[in-house]
Amino acid sequence: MRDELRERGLRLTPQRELVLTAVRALGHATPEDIAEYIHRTHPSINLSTVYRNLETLENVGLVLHTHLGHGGATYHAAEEVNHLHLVCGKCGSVGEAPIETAATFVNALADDYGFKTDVTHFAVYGKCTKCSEES
Amino acid sequence: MRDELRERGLRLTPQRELVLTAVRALGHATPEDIAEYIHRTHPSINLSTVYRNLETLENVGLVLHTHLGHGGATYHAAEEVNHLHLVCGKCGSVGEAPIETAATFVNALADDYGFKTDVTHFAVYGKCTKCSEES
DNA sequence: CGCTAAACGCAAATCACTTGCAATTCGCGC
DNA sequence: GCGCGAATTGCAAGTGATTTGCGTTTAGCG
Ligand SMILES: [Mn+2]
Ligand SMILES: [Mn+2]
Ligand SMILES: [Zn+2]
Ligand SMILES: [Zn+2]
Repeated sequence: MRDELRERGLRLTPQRELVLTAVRALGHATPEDIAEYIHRTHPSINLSTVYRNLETLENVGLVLHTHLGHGGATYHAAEEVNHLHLVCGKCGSVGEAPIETAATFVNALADDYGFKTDVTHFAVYGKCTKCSEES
Repeated sequence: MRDELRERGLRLTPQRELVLTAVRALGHATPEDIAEYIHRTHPSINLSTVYRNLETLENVGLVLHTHLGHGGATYHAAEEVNHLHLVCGKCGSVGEAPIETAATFVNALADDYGFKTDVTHFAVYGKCTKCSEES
């Protein structure tokens, strides 16, 4: 981490480290979630510092964000984004599936449109098993 | 339209009709786009009325929204959502592809997870041909 | 025509970030 | 270790998008 940062003239501050730790601990976390988590041990960290560090860490490639719902983004540690998100529009549950599930789809888009798909950035939206049975 | 609404005790107001017309005319439109479009002929319609009617029309099933970028939603006429959106994260361009491109993917999720995918709600995110060549 | 509930316009409020700025602190150089 | 300048922080104010409260208007059924 230190090296990733120094290369670009960036510093490793305690706050920055805390944000990365929180992202790694939480998975699928909103900036607010992350701030709250850090506040438990370090109440003085500011929400704007969380936002700024998420941006920096994302530029450096240590974290990245995905969109799971209608609203804001959630953050992941970069190593850990190795699955699709299956979001149920009815109950809000977030399931996971291996990225390979999308392999033929991704290849089709690459072959037919030259489009290089990142299947993790947006969730896969739909209805989960439970909610399909009910209605 | 009138019938779809009456069934639920809803009214067909001029504003409501204008919103639907605008959505049909524009495709991929933000609430702001829609308000602006209507303002050209009916300057007095309020932005909050546009928001409220988009919600109502979506409940009734006449329009629906999709997420094309990091931010807010864009609205479509329901009949017209018969394609995938290919959003380039670099240049922001929005391409289209037939839904069938995702058929095997959708089937795999249904078979393996009982998950019923709506491939149009979120865009497909990635890098377009042009932007792949450059970098 | 009248009534009443639904819908409207308007202004204020909320939400999710973002930004300006003065004070602090990291990290390289001595 | 010490000093310095640039990067970073905390705080407060500012945005932009969407929502809500409320008094007024109006669609639609008698
Ligand atoms: Mn949505
Ligand atoms: Mn995004
Ligand atoms: Zn569900
Ligand atoms: Zn592009």
